[in-house]
Amino acid sequence: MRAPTISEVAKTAGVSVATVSRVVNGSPSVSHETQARVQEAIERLGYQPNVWGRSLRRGESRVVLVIVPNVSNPYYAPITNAEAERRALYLEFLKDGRADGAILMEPARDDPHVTGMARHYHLVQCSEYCDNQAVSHVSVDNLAAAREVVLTLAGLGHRRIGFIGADNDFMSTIARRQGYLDGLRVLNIPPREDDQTFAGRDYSFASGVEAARRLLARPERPTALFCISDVLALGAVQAARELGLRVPEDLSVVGFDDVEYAVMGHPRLTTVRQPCYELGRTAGELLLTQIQGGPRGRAVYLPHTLIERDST
Amino acid sequence: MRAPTISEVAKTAGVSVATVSRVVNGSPSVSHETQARVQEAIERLGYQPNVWGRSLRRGESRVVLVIVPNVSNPYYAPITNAEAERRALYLEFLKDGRADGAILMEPARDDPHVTGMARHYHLVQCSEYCDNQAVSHVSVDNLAAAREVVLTLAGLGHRRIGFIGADNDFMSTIARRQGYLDGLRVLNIPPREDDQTFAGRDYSFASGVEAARRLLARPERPTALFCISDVLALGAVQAARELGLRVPEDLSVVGFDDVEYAVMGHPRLTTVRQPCYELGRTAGELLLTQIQGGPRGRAVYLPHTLIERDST
DNA sequence: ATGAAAGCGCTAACAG
DNA sequence: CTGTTAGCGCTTTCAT
Repeated sequence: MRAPTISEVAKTAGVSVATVSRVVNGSPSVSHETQARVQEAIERLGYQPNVWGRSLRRGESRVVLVIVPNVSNPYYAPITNAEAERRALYLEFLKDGRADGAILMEPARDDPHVTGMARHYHLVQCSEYCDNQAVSHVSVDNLAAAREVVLTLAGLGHRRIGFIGADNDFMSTIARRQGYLDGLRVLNIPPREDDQTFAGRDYSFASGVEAARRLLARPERPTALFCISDVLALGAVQAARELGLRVPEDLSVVGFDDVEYAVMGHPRLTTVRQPCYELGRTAGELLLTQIQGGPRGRAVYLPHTLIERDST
Repeated sequence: MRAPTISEVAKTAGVSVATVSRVVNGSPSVSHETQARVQEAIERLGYQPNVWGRSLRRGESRVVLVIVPNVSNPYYAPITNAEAERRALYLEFLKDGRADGAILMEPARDDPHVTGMARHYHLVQCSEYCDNQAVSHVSVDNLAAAREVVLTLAGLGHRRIGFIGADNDFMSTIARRQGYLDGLRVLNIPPREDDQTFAGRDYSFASGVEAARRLLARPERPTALFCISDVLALGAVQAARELGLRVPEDLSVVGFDDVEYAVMGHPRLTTVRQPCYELGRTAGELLLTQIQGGPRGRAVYLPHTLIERDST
């Protein structure tokens, strides 16, 4: 359970701690044979050098700060952008003690690596989450929100309501689609396969334009579109514009998230607002509670708000 | 120079390290008198407990991770949003050794706290920077970029070119204004006070709309507007729309930064693109070099690109 | 109320 | 090539 130390490795390999240290730091003055024996012990025990001991000794942290005024200013984003694949790397911080816990906003729905880590370390998921109850999470009720969108559109008189999802299996993507279908069911409207389509895995604007084009460039087209993200909705508006359709007169469009630029274009987007600050806060609270010995597999759902603007 | 340790404090106060530790951790079993003496020594020496020693001893890091798929996805921004005032807090990480250096994207142009810290720790500024050469920085040549915008607009036939700045004294704000004036000077166009205005300190969309309204709601108005950020430019487009002006037919608008949603609305924004990734990369390199003993007060300027789209 | 001392995990002389 | 050992700075018994 507890992380193995250098002396345990030393004992296992039958050498001194100094030798282990040499191997770990790639010193050339270690015989091939010893090197191999130590390496094996390291792997068997899953040893990782403790960063505090190392930093304390070396007098350096190997960490640099990047201080940004406001992450929500999109200018700063690409500068600090990290690739998604690095998630695993950052999770290693838990193993070597550089962090006591983690809040994951990564869309890890059925990632065994994550559920596995959740057994040994403190993990909380925010917005996206795994199916099972293995790891605590906070999010809005995506299904209910999507259903509400559909019912609201129906209240506006729409009977042909299209859907633009995304080509991924994130929990939010799945739940919003289910909510869409559920809304239609409540309304006794049979869902049409040809009124549903999927944008790229990354919710890009371009893929949203493309997806909407598929739905709208037909003589018989939906009169309303529910998109699972604001960026896709903006793409749909763009596609409508290209096809000479007016929003909202000829087509209603609804997004999801209420990102800041949902109101910076024309028309201003009708969308589902998530209580972002509260989501983050709650995730933090869940994590801290858990670190202090509290319960692990908790699920918290926070209320959303449908904000009607000019696009419907 | 080097951070004082607990034993230096102990010696100064004439007590044992154990007592200092007790004071630092608020143990009740310390006499008022000793407590005061230790406190004074702590302040005089500017002592801060070393986190490695503490973490090593206590076996906890007091750090939690927040792992986000992509900072440039605006949905995640408000969740992780930190208030600007916390900059000072994070800079403390340098003092107690939790970090070896820092990259600052904060707009600290003449902040004595920053220049002071730069003398003792490794600091690099990115995008925004101080006037003096005390701390290394990377950025684009804001002045040249702004001048290029003005000259390009003039090349399109404009003679009345307005300016929307911001109510702050960030280096970028100042330099872009200078570039604007310089461009007019080159063109032999006398600058008009009433064609220049300033949006809020925070570059908000709403303040951009308001600022543009001031410039445009006059019988005699500019035929082009240079805005020092894309959000302001989007606000200007909105104001133009409200006033029944078509962009670009009746009014050309140019922004700055080329944020991702500059192309997600209509018209797509003409703007100055900054080499964001390279800026970040270079800042990192400068910092690492400096940490390894390299030069301190370096200034690096990276090339920008004027991207002409539909708004001009 | 205070001090002495052990030890957290690691690296780097120094010896051999 | 390998082992012994002295700390890095801190907290925490255990004495006093």
